[in-house]
Order: sequence, then structure tokens, then C-alpha cells
Amino acid sequence: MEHAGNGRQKARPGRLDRGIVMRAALNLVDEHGLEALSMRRLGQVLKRDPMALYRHAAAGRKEVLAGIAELVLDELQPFADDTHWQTQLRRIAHELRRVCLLHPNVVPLLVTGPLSTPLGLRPAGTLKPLEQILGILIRAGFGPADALHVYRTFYGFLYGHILNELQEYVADPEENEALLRLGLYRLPLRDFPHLRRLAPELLDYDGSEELDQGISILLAGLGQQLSHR
Amino acid sequence: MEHAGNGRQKARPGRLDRGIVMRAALNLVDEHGLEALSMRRLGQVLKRDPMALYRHAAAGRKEVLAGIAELVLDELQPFADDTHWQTQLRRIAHELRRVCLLHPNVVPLLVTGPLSTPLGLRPAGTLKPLEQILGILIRAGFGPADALHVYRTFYGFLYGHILNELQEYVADPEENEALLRLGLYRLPLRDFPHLRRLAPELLDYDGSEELDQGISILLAGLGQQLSHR
DNA sequence: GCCTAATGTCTACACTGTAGGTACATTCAC
DNA sequence: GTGAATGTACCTACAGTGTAGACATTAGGC
Repeated sequence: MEHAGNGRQKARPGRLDRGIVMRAALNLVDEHGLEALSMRRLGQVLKRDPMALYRHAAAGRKEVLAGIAELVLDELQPFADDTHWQTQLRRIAHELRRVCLLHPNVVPLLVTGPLSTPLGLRPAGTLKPLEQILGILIRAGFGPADALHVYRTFYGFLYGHILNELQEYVADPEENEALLRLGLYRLPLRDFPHLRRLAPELLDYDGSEELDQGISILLAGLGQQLSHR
Repeated sequence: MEHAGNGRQKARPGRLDRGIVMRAALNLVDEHGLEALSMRRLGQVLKRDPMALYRHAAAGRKEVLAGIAELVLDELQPFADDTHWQTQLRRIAHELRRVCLLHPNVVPLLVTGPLSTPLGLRPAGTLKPLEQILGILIRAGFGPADALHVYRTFYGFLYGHILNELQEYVADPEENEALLRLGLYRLPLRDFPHLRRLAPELLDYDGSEELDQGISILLAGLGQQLSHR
């Protein structure tokens, strides 16, 4: 699969580098979850001594995790920024959603990883979306400070939606239905009247549609704020 | 600290129960972070054999984590629901924010914990806010299905904001300032013009204010959606 | 050739979650 | 009371984990 056959002499196991290690780690996490990522297992996958990873790729497990997150964010595809700012925001949202759904196991890293990593020290790749959105908003007429607030609201909502959607999403829909019904009927009707009535709606969840609706609400609010000044 | 001196005979170490264990675990996580929570260390704090925990409190570490999350959510204080629906939503938001800031180390559990726990199987305590907000929205005039969508948007935004705020928040503000300046000046001006200009605004972050602004945007959008049907 | 620096490999330590067994205490039926 | 049954406590053991440190091997420069 991987095996970037570097053309030096010591090509026996295929020379190791940071990129290869990180990609292997991402594969591992995608397939077997975050907990499956251990230095030893990673070494096993790469057919290398676990300690070799420390020399080439990372100073420790944490750094591997950070590397994975960065790798996933690098999958975000850039856009031409010629359309209306609202459609641009919409596109960005769907693009982030797309990438996150491709790597659901990595999402916890994305949302909680940068915790306690001060903004100034984050890798440039992580800051690009921020800069991009600031640009869009400022060109749309927001003042720089307002643009920052709006960015936070927008991105906050975005991450929130993605977390929501990942919770809603369950592998097997049929099992999901059974579980849901069982679970809901367990709840006392007097305490959870609305929730129990909404069982059918809970079952057909369309994440993309849901995201669009949320953004529409946000944009309506934003438009209003923009015109009121 | 804990030591609920139960009045039986074998009161030497003070009889163990699930509540005590969970509270001790929460303390541990609050003070030393999620990684510090191990069954062995928890046993040490409680002066019990680690294996005793398995008998009394939980089937494993995962269950302890779930218990912690539940415990934190139980700290949410209920409201009288007599005011305007918008003020109610605002209160709920601030209340959740308050509790999360009290237990920042637990937030990752709250946002990613219920992942892959189907909605129907979550503990009733976790579902109460959902039911509550559905009620508020339906009484405000939303149809049940719309109320569900709005709930998702609202809660998604809420969790997103909290994650954002926890990222912004750093222990020592002075160090924060130094780091930020250092970090931002490292970024090439041509690629990050807006971000570098916003350094001062990045420094004084008021989470409560920020949350309020976001909610205002949301509510403006919601009001518009509500009147358009 | 040899010297230096980089790289690979192995061992070892201090941890982790938790299955399984054993010794003790308490409780209940009679 | 006695005996059985049940619950509790504790220990040991196993298969993992991250990673520091020492050692062997190799590559490159001269």
C-alpha cells in the first residue's frame, strides 16, 4: 500500500519518513479507532522497531496524534473565492463536513486536540481556514473585529454540528431503529412526551440537509446584523 | 474529604458506593486531567484495592468515564420556564457554559462521549435537556419536527462555542500574550494579513459576551424562520 | 583507511486495564 | 445454635502501554 520506494541503497524496508509514518497512523485510526493507535502497533504495521519511530517521525504519541489531525485538515480542498460570501461559507462548511465524515475517528482530535495549544503555536495549516474565513467576512463588509466574532460563531456551530451528526450516525440503520424504539419506550411518557413523539423524525436524519438548515439560520441572523449597522 | 461514614460495623475504610467512587473520579479528573484517571490511581485515592471498584462502582474504566459525564450534567440547575422562550434558551446556554467551565477537563467526554451510544440508550439524565428544549420550542410555536432541527442547531452551536472558548482560554494570560505575539509574528504577513492584524482582539476574549453574541445571531435567524411560515 | 554522526535495535522500567482465584465476612434458613 | 449461601476484599498474573538509555550497525566525509 504505502511503501514509497525511495531509491537509495538501504531500501530493504523502504526508508522511513514522517509522512509515511503519519499516513500509516491515520490509516490505523481510520480502521480501528483512536485507541488502537499505539507506538508498538504502529511499528508493527510499518514493520519497524517501535523505537525507530521516535527517531524519524515524532517525539511521542502525542505528536503522532497531532500529526494525524494536521493530515486530515490538509485534505480540505481550497476554493476559488469569487462567489457570494454566503455561498462560500456554505461550501466551506460542507467541505469540512465531508472530510470529517471520511475520518470520524479523528474528529475528537480535531475538536479537542488544539485544547491548551495556544493559538499562536498551532501549525500554520490549522490557521489557514481561520484566515480564509476572516478574509471572506471582511470583504463581505464586516469590520475586522466583527469578522472574528462571526468566525467563532460560524466555526463553533460547524464543529458542533459535526459532533452532533457523528452522534446521530450509527453504523447499522436497522439496529439503530430497534435500539431507538426500545430506548425511547423505556422513557416515562409523562417526563418525555415530545421526545417520544419525535421517534420517526429521529430516525431519518439527513446531515447535509441539517447542516444547510443550520447555516441558513445563522446566515439570516448574520445578514440582519450586517444591515443593522 | 469524601468519607461518608456509613454507620455499619465494617466502617474502617467507610463503605464504598457508586456515588463516592464517581465523585472521587471527578475530583481526580478536575485536578489532574483525564489521563490521570486510572483504576489504580482511583483506588489509591479511595484507599481501596483497585479491584474493589469493579465490584461496587463500574464494570470498567469506560463506565467510570460515563459516570463522570453524567455527574457533571447533573450539576445543571433547572429553571422555571415562565419567561420568553428566547431568554430561556439564553439561560440554558449560559448554564451549560458555567458547568463546563467548572470542569473543563470533562468537556471532551461530554462532546465525544455519547459518540456511538445510540440516543435511545443514553441515560435519562442526558436526555433531559433535549426534552426541555423541545418543550420550549414547541410552546414557542415551532412544529415538533422543526423544534428538533432547531434543537440540533442550538445545541450544536452551544457545544461548538464551549470548545472554542476552552481553546481560547489559557491558564496564564501574560504567558498567553507573549506566546500569541511570538506565534503570530512567525506567520508570513502575506499569507495571514487579517490574522496578524487581529492580535489585540484575540487577546481580550470574553466568553460570556461571545456566547451572547452568537445566540443573538441564532435567535435573529430563528425569529425570521418562525415568522416566515 | 579512519572518524563522526546518524540510524537501527534491544532491554528495561514503570505504568495501564482487568480476568481469575482465594480467603474472609455476613446473612439467611432452619 | 449450625450450615449453606452469598457477598466482599484482596492478591496475583497477564498482556498491553509509552519511552528512556545503552548498544550495534551503518553511511558519509576526508
